[in-house]
Amino acid sequence: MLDKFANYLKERLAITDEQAMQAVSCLNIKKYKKGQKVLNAGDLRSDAFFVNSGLLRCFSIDEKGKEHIIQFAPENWMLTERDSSVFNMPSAFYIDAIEDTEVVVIKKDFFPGIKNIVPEILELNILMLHNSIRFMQKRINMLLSASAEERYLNFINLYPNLTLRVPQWMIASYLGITPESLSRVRKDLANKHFR
Amino acid sequence: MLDKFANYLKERLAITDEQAMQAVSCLNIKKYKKGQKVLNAGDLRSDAFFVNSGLLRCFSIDEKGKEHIIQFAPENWMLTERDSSVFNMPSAFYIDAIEDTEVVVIKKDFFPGIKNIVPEILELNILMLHNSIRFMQKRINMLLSASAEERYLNFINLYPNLTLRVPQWMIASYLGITPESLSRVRKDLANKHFR
DNA sequence: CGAGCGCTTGATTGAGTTCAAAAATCGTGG
DNA sequence: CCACGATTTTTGAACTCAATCAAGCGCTCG
Repeated sequence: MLDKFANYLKERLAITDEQAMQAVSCLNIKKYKKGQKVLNAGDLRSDAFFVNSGLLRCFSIDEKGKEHIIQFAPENWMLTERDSSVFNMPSAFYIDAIEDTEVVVIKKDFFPGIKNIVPEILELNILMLHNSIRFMQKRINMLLSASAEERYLNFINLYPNLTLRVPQWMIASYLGITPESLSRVRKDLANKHFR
Repeated sequence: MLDKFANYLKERLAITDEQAMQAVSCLNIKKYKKGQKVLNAGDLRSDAFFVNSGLLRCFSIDEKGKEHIIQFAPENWMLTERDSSVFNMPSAFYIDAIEDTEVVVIKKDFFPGIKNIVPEILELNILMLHNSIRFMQKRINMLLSASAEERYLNFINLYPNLTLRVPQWMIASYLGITPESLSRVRKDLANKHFR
């Protein structure tokens, strides 16, 4: 099942099937059951993940035991914990599987290593990183400026398909509000629509 | 005054003085007065900035006219508005100068262009982008989990020198609280230290 | 020197949290 | 396939942290 990642590359780079297959040939697949831990805070691990199918989440746990979701990663997304995989430090965050999930494990030396086969991949990588930053800046802007309701409306616009798959309390955790508050926000929105 | 950026590159890459000077030779310097606009939301502009001296800020303005600071950029920092400079879209944010500031203007084609002179620069760029993401994730985590006081304490630890240079109301805007609240937080902290 | 801006302080308000408990939904084993 | 326990969502009531509104002070800079 490396095809998906090969396709992902082919869609974004002007390369042949052969190049794509050669590029991904050294990679491994890994499967996680719903609820299974992928990475623990404090771990030292050098892999990034491309999600073939399923759904991962990256989150922190604060002193009071509350979880805070940094990022969701559904199929065709990359998920990387930078502290451990780029900077060789203990991971700041946890990663686990929200659904049964299949990932391509991308080792630290993958991108440098295949630049001989597919030189353009470095620039693709740069573009994807810029894109991540762009989205995270928008999220920061949301967290700085928006009310609970605005955050939720923004979320369902941006991730309509996640809204159905992710339990509400996790969406609340991603938005920085309590599950109770999100429940009330949804109730209010429902009322507004019936007048 | 391109030396600073040349030094910046030399500190991070195993290159000669000559290579560094050659790399930066095509770049231009620009100066901004305190308070001057560098980029308006909605602008289409392809440059990134390396700050030689002074201090820039990147911010949004919401429907109620309130400013929200996405990022500060003091000397030796890069500041890039990605919508406009990477994705050719109207800028989502404003940039202006908090102090008199001198920047190196880095055109869109700079990094691709000099990869012939200094091939390692692409990988440096990737590393810096990962680092940005890392910091932004930590910030998101703060905004999701921390009280006004915790945010402020975190800020003065992370940016001790900015604490003195940036007006308080801007720090408040960066932290996602009102100037009044920050004033009270500081008062409380001062009291705690005198017992 | 005075107008404007930034910071402080006080009083009040309000959005969202907390705590508690009921209702709904999910999943798993018999 | 149903039943039961666990988890998730909803609802209610009290509370709290930070926002808002308003006023006063002090500094700077034109």
